[in-house]
Amino acid sequence: MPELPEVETVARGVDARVRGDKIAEAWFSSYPQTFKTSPQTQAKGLEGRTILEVHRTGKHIVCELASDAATIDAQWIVHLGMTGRLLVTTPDAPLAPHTHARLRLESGREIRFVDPRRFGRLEFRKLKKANGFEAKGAEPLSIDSAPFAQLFRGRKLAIKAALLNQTLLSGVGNIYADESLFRAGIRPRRAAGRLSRAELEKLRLALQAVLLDAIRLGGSSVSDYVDAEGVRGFFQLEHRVYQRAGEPCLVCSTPIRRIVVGGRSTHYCPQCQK
DNA sequence: CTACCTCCCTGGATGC
DNA sequence: TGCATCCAGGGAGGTA
Repeated sequence: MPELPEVETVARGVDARVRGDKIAEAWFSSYPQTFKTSPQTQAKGLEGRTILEVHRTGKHIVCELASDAATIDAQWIVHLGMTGRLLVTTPDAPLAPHTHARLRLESGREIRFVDPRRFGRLEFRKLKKANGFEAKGAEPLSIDSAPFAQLFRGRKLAIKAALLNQTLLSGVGNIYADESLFRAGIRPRRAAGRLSRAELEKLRLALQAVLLDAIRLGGSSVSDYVDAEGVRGFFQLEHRVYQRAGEPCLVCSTPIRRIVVGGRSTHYCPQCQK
């Protein structure tokens, strides 16, 4: 399940392979739930445009596009959802099942969007009066101490649920919420607004550290996540609580507990997290 | 506005 | 072995 580190890894990989390349032809499957803009509109907008840059915002991959000059006039926004993959391949590479988009590039490469569960979203956005894509929440990697604390002030919901709320922070998903709460020693069910300033700062630093560690290792390959080349990440080997229910805590050997918070499976150490 | 609920999807795991 | 059922989970959209 792609979260910030996985999306960052994919965006970097795609950027390195297609930056400056021109989209010769775009093909889309006919599953409407995959698309915010219609397949026809997307294909028409993409064809003939050059990819100036690919980067990550929250959990979204943003491709900056230009018609002719080096001026961005459109964006292709990709959200990987649960099982989405954005791959750069050769045109003759075998077509994976559930391939929903193929962008043939002038260099001969091809960008492919594959998404079995179809929770992913693709959007084409022309930048005229419309602004460029902006995440709804704050960027976890760069948010400072005071604004981070402000996000949770007065909130009664569980800190785990607050971390997952994309309108507060953009990019944190189930894995890194659990892992950062473990590193910060905070129980996932604590009311967000009841955490002390010191605890919130510990959480912010833990979150940023765990995200950077994960980016360094190419993300976590649970489910079927792979990077732009189809290579798996390695951060799943570093998970201390996520999907380790019943296994001993790596710090104190207490069995890791699994509960449900905000409708999501949640893992924590009852001894280390208060 | 906040907090919570349901739904969308498929494939891997589980149950009989 | 085979078939049916369960369930994960990000985010949109709806409701109290």
